[in-house]
Amino acid sequence: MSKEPWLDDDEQKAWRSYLLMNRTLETHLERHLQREFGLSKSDFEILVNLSESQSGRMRAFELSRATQWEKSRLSHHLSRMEKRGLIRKESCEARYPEIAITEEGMAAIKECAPAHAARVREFFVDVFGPDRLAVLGEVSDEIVETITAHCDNDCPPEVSGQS
Amino acid sequence: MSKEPWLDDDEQKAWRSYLLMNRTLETHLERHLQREFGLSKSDFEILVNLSESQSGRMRAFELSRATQWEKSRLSHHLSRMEKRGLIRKESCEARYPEIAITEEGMAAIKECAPAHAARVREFFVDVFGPDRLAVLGEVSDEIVETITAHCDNDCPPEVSGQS
DNA sequence: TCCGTCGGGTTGATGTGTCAACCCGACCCG
DNA sequence: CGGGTCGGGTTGACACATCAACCCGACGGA
Repeated sequence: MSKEPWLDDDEQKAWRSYLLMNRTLETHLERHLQREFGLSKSDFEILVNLSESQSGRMRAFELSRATQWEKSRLSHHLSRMEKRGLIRKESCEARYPEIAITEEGMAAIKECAPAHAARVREFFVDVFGPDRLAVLGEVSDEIVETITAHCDNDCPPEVSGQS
Repeated sequence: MSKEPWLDDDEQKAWRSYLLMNRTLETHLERHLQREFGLSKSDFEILVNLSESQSGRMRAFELSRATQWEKSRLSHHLSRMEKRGLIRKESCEARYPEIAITEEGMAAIKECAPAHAARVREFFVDVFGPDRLAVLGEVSDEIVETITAHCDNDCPPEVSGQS
């Protein structure tokens, strides 16, 4: 609370280890996804969400909620993915178009998912082991709660003072 | 080894919690750095490294090793930072220029570092607490080792076959 | 009815990261 | 001397993320 802002040596060391691990892992996973299947992490995320909805189609704002992306990022990325044939924007009769995964998109994710899962297992899950992994899961949830509670919705949407 | 590649429910849950935590934390930290001080995470990283070297000057490839960035990313980013007056490329008599932090760059990092450290403490260090944090540090190091051992230097540098 | 504003979505400009190609001096081997 | 090739560094093209601005239909007063 009233502590100094600075981190002591142990804290600093753990924090930096974490940062390095993070970067190393992300880089590694993304590289392989890209090199072996031509998919970026972002592509993968979208395709996972679409393929997990049994209809294979979602509204853009659902995807936005699911991925936590900003709407403009999503819009741009969906356009690119449509150009590449991974998804389709279907202007159904309702007001807004639905985003549907294509055959090609489905094939892509079905092909790369096992390899991706295997890497996550090898380099993350198995190194943690069940006990430490469970702890990490808990702490992660706590951190997310802490942050979202802190700036409940006053960080993102430009809060200048009240009223 | 011979296990299924897939993650079971607990593993999946922990992994996704971790991913979410990660994104939330990164976004939060970076947003504040950007909004309050006009620095990106990348700017910050460079300035931290430069300011921690007592001479305030480093060769580009030292920075590259310290940050783990690809050289072209570094080159691009240093150019942009120079344009903004945060650093200077000094063509000394030696073969390659040295990267020096400017007064302005020094002022910027001195100003934002305490706030940044305070956030890391509040949302990460203090939520973990000393014990869990120590564990995380250990696991992180193990993961980095595992990955770097796995593709010792055969992932990055395009190894087609041996010799 | 008119106006404000809100939610879902697109667009364009700009900043950032990645990849591949290149430059150049140093070094090695022939 | 002539040619590899290696390390440090730059460049250009392209993919991607972010921000602010905008479009438009729906809703809610007054």
